[in-house]
Amino acid sequence: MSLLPHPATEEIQLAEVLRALADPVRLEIVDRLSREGELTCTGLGSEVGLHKSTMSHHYRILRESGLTLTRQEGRRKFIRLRREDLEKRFPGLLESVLDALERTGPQG
Amino acid sequence: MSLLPHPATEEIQLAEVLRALADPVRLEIVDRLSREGELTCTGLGSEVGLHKSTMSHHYRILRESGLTLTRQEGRRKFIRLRREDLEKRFPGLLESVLDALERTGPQG
DNA sequence: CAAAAAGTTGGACGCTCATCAAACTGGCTC
DNA sequence: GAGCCAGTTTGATGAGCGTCCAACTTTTTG
Repeated sequence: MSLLPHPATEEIQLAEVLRALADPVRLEIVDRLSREGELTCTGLGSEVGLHKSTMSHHYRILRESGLTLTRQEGRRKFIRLRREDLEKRFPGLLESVLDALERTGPQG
Repeated sequence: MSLLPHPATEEIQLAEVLRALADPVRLEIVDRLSREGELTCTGLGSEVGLHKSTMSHHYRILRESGLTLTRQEGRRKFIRLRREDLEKRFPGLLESVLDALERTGPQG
């Protein structure tokens, strides 16, 4: 039940994925999603300390790049990584980023 | 032969590498370097069609991020990818990007 | 020594982007 | 239905970035 626009797996663009990953806030979002699985917007925003509209902006970039999938349930939206889709489209790419995040953390 | 400032392998930062890759011009530079090996600045700039100072700007971002190594020889500078260093620091990351570039090209 | 060749640097311009605040939308609850 | 809840959208602001041009440095060549 996803009302929001997501790119199909074959339509995911490398440059857009890399651009979406090239921001420390979004890297931290991706890091948390990889460790904690599916999260709501408020669940994600609670530890970041930015305005909710700023977070919404980042969710959109992540979603439109193809990195995340957003599912609506009631008035909440659950966000998760599209790990399988990205593995099909760009094998090893997301997983190596997640591995790098585990090694050095979002700031390293 | 004074060497330019390059980060040590352990000092390469994930966010900086991703930011360096998040530009279509730099992605094309990385693509050409991966297919043709070591190239000079003019060799790289010949097919891109941007001003040489603009290219110089991109070379610096790539070098300072840790993606490339620049070696001076006479009045020319040779640029190549730091594939082994990056493999040590972030296993699979650069190689998966290069693989993605081979599949879809710098614009896909 | 003068001129060319290969890049770099600094300034300027326009555009994008991250951020916040306020208003808005759709869904739930009392 | 009134009011709250979870996010989004719009507008404004300030910082950063990609690009070009001109001037500069360094190295090679005539």
